[in-house]
Amino acid sequence: MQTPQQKYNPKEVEERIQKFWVDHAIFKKSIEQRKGNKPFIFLEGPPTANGLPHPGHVLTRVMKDLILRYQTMNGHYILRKAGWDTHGLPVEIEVEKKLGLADKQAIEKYGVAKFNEECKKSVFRYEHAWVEMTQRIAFWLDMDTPYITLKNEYIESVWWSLQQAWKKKLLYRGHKVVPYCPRCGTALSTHEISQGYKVVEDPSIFVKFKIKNEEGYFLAWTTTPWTLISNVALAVHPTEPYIKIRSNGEILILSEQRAAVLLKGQEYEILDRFTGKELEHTEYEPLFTYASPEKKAWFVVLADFVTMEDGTGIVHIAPAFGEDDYTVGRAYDLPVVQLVKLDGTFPEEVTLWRGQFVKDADPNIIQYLEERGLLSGIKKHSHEYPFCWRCDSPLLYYAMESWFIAMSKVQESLVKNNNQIAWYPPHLQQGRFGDFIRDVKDWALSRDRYWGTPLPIWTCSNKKCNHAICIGSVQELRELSTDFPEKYDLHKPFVDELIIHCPKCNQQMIREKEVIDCWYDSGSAFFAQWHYPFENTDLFKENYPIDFISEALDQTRGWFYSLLAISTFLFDKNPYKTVLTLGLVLDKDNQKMSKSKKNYVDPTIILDHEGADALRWYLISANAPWMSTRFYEEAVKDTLGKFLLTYWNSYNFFTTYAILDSFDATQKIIPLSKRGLLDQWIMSRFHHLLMTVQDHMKTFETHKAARAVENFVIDDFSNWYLRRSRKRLWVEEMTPDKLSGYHTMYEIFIGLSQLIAPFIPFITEEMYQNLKTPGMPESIHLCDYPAFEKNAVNEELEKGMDQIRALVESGRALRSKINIKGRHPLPAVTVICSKEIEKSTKPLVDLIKEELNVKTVTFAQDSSRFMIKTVKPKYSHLGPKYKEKAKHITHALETQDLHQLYEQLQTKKEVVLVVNDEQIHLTSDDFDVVEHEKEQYAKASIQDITLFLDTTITPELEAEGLARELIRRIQSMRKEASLAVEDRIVTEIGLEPSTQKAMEKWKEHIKEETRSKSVLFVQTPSGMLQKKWMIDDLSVEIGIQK
RNA sequence: GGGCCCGUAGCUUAGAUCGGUUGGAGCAACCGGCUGAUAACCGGUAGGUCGAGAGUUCAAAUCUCUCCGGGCCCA
Repeated sequence: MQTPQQKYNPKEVEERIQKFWVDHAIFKKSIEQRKGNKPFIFLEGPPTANGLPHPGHVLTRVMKDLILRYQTMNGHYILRKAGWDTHGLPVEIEVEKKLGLADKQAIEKYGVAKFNEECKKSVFRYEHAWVEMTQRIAFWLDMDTPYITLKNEYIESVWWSLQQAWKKKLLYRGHKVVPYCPRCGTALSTHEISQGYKVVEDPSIFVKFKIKNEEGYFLAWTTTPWTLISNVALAVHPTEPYIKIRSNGEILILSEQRAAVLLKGQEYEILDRFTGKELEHTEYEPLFTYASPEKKAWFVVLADFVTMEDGTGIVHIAPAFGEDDYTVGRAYDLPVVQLVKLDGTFPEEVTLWRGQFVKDADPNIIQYLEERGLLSGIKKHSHEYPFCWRCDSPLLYYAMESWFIAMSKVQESLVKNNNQIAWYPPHLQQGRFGDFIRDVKDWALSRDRYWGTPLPIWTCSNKKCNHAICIGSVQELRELSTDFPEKYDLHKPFVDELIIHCPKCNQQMIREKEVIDCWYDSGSAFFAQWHYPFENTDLFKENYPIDFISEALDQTRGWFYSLLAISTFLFDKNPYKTVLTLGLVLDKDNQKMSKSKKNYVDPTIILDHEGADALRWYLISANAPWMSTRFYEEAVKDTLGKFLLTYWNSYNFFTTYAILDSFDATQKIIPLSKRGLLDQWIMSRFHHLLMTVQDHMKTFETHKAARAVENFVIDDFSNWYLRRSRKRLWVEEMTPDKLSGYHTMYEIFIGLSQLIAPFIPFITEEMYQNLKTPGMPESIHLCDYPAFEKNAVNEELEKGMDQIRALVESGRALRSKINIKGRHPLPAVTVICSKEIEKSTKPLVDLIKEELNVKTVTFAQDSSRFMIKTVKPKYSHLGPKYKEKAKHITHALETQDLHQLYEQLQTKKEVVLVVNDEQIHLTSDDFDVVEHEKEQYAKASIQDITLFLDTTITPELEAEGLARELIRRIQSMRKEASLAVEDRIVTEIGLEPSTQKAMEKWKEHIKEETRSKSVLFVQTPSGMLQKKWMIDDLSVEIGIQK
């Protein structure tokens, strides 16, 4: 055992411990030593190393590590394979920026092979920062053999799963309406469009649609005239009222509510009135006949999304150009008329405006409608409209061809499997996630991009054959291709360049050009990390389903969903048993952190200043894991000061004295039952703590576990146990009590460090390394979790101590109240309590003596000398019994003398009140008895115990008080002279003769307490340090000499 | 626009499942004490329209509804 540093230096300690772990391969050993034990299966949600880690990532990694270390110490075998998510649009965008490529055409021109090569490099651009962060916060993760979604093996597994979907007829080609940039020729993801919204002023027009075979028009409203060319239906709200009116000689149908707004101040005659439902299937004449759809079109449909906020309550429907439109279109089996080319211009068949960019054609279309008398009004309308963040072109909503996985077909299985999962917090299961699952939409799988897992679908180029296949392995692909090389990379463009022959007609096949959604990649991790089913089938089977995953709340519909979706259609099984959803990390003001807002806190700064343990402890203890947590340095600093330093200083205190006394933890171990009550008490508290922590960890209430530990360390251990143990450690010789204290402290430090090693792995390791004895595991992280022992718990002792502490507390408050300082000894306290309580507290009365600085403590049962009894009405009783009268009864009782009521209840057994001329009979059941002290006594009381202080100060006690004053001042001088605890001094004290006489008796005591070789009373004290002091009215000069 | 979560003292929070006497703690503040016990300790003081409003009830931080604010997800 060595004396630790006085000041805790987190950075120094953590770097040293880190090195120790690496040098001794502790992480590896922690896994291997559990081999053969019951596994705890974990799956790492792969981050993308394409950006720097964020405080939110720190939280997820800390929480994962906490749970995994906890489960490891509880004996489980845990593989901790790291993973990297490597595909996707963000990577492409980074590379586009770097290479200065403006759009997809530029990428094609640059060369897909070279482009993807750059993507591959870019993916690990910040890997170093991730690895460093992961190590610094001590997230033990096997980063040497991670799964990586860009690897051929991983892609092959993903292909296999897609082939399963294909075989189950779940893969199909359909349409998806997406925001599309006609200039860049690309669809934009939602996060891309969210940065490009602008408020613009567009023409909004009121268009008349002639009702078929009937006089009159439907009046519809639109801000995108160019979509009218592709109109196929009009939508009304099913339950809102609509009216047919005559206005300016025209017959129009529109929403009643909107008519009131739009035609305000105008005269119109109401001809008829109906609900939207009644209009369903009414046909109208198309505005344009450029399209001749195969399916039935141009009639009224019903849709809930029709709003009464603006427009006419009648919405024109063009399924190719709006998501809502598309959905309604599917419901009514409407044709998808798409009279806009991919470059944003009208095609040949739109003869009037062919070649014009659709937005530019708006004025021409408006003019044309006006000329035909189909326009009833034009207004300017300002609204938010998305623009391309890259080129600033207005985006068009556009129905793009896309491949889908028919999740709607397995909806019931999804719900069933979701119900097997233990969600933390539970509300997500049926709430956000459950709602999503119940209303599941087909998964739009394909992306018309470059850097991703290629869609393994090939279609025969022979239009007559049109045979399509889904490849499920490299082997299959090799067999079908004529030119399959030795070395290959399954990305684009390799797969597109392979020459594949149709198994049916032997013509060449062409791959569908898209790549897949990268959420599918990460959602495949549970099997693809093992390259299942091509290898490791047993590893896969052993590790599925997964016991535990944990990510932040934003993954609910991301990774948590994609895992469940894939696992459901592949195996019809829930992929994970437990999911811990973490809250988001916000800034000091509860705002989302972002670099642009400049409220971003760099975790490395905190790691440098306060250290990983403080950071971890803060994140774990601040809040329930699923609640959002504010993150700022000051908060971590508080944690460091409040908890970690208290813990460290307690350790420092213990080791300092233990070394001084050459304490040997392996020698003369005293059984717990033979130790002092204080020792037995702290052990009992500690074992209670073990139980509490384990209970909270089971439900992931890590903040409650951490707070229980804090309370134990700060309150029970440091502020009470160690403080109360100080005296016995100061004794020179090794008394049994002192030895018993050392053993107890030692055991607590070892046990406590083990208990919180999963929370704060560095500082606990530091202590463990210093305290461990031969034969103990090499690292604290190779230890078993401390086990709760029922024998160690002594409920009665704990209760007694609670009472003692409460007594001491109120005794001190009492002293403060009656203004008699703690250093003045008082002659006596009397403790009034039952025999039973006396039995449990009597062994601990010395604590009262010392803490309250009194000479004697006596027990008595009768408090009547000191006490006065009163009653307090039981409102919980009176309320139900007297209902509305209770208020008046309460009121009446307020004016009564409560002591007299008590007396009355004792003698007459009832109290009669007159309330509103009615007699109310109350019995002792309606009251609680409350005790108060008589004011003339200095009294403190807790529950069943009362304590009375005798406040007489005798001359002897006065002298003793002075002795304490002197000791305190000599001690502070020792400190000032920077003397070591064990240094001996010569003390000279200059006092007035009369005081000096009174002090003679205390000379020995002063000598002992101040580690003085001798204490002399002299006229003028000398020494290396001399000081004049005022003690109340008394002037004293003291000199000390080493 | 829809769904979900959250809102208690300057800050961090307990209490909400199951309504019941005066809503507990810690940090910070202030006053006092103590100190070979540390960024410590002890006593006290002040600080709360429990986000707002309404409802149910003898009784609401707690149950219900509406609204406000913050956040997330989806449009």
